[in-house]
Amino acid sequence: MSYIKQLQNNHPSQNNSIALIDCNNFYASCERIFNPRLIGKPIVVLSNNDGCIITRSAEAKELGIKMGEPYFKAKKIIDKNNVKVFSSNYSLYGDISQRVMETLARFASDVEIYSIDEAFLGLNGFENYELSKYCQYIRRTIKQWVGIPVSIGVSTTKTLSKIANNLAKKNKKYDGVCILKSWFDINEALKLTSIEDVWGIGRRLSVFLKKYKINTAYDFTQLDKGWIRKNMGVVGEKTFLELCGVSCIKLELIPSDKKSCCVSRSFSKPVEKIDDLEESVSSYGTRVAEKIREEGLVAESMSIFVLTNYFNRKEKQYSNSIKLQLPYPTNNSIKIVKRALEGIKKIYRQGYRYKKAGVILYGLTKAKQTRGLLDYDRESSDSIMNTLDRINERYGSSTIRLASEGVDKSWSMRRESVSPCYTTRFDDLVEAKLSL
DNA sequence: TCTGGGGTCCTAGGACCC
DNA sequence: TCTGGGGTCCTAGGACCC
Repeated sequence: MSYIKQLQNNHPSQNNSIALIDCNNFYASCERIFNPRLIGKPIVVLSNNDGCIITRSAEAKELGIKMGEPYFKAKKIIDKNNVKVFSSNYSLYGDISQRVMETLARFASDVEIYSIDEAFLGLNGFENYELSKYCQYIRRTIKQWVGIPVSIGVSTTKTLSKIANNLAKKNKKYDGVCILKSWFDINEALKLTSIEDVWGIGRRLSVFLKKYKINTAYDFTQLDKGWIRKNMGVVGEKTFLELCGVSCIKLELIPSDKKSCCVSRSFSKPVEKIDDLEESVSSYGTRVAEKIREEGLVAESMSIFVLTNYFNRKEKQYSNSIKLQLPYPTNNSIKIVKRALEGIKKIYRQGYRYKKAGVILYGLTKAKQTRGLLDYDRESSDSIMNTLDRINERYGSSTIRLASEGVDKSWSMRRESVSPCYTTRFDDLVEAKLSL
């Protein structure tokens, strides 16, 4: 008898209810709030550097535009069908996300913000009928208050509520809310779900599983637990148990502190000179230090990396990274950039066309908890950084910056079709109104 | 011409120790 | 001739997520 059958026999009913709320085509929906004429029209949103398509409205999906497709490859369909294109505007999306999450928090005490457009809610204590009505109420409220359409999937484990959510999105009959609580409904849903659509089964594992004729989530639940453990490790085993209704991944109600923090960008055009790489690494180092200061963290060590364009097979390739220890845990931009510049000199090789560089900080800890003997200048460092941050917040980022960041930044990323920051920048809003 | 960015967790294997 | 073995810790790289 398969493991799932045993479980189903032993536990005929389960009361745990986890809801996954997922914003539909989130970035595209954000753009539509401020541009309602685009409702019903095809939209795509591009990744940084206007490289790939990372969000498509339903209409754009229907045109056959693929997720993750390079913009230049899809340009033909886009132009022909008059698809509206946006560069990504993360300050706008982040702000809308916050409004969605604040609204959600009114509906449950247990909320885990999982990503910019998803949250898990603990919804125990509802009868199924009431649960469905409650979820519809959540949907209506988010639409009314924030203007974002969402889908809701509810089941007994996180992995199953992901599956419920997918069904709610795909199948109109659910009207945006799919609840999977009975074993019958769960099994039917598992049969309808391709193995590659299971949360935790990525590209490589789905190819591996398909070799064994495991094509659906249901097929996967019929496997032997020991075989999964042996071939797919503890992660595979957790996914298996979750699909069988055994909750292994708990709600994380308190967001944990970051362990690493990275800033990296592709260049708008290939970079060859070390001067330009130094400028970029200075900018990324500054930005990443700013980011950890916002969260009250300090870093123990860091690494920097560079790479050439691996899509371009004709050119010779080079990639390298170097790990650098900081003298003591710090979030001081000047110290971090100084280290980064030492690193770039070591890994730079002449004669390559570089595509991307980045700075990563590791060993992050709360600034308050780390105070060593060596950082005798902590007070003055903190007060300089604090002043810097306040000026840049007030007068715009990079108002005060390190000389090593450069001035014209010819390498900096492309962002040709960006919408105004309607909710976070006053001058953008004025500009948007004038252009109407 | 043009192919994103930022995270987490797990694991295999090397270094080191007794 | 014959060259231990087991435990722990660390790290780089891989796989996954959105």
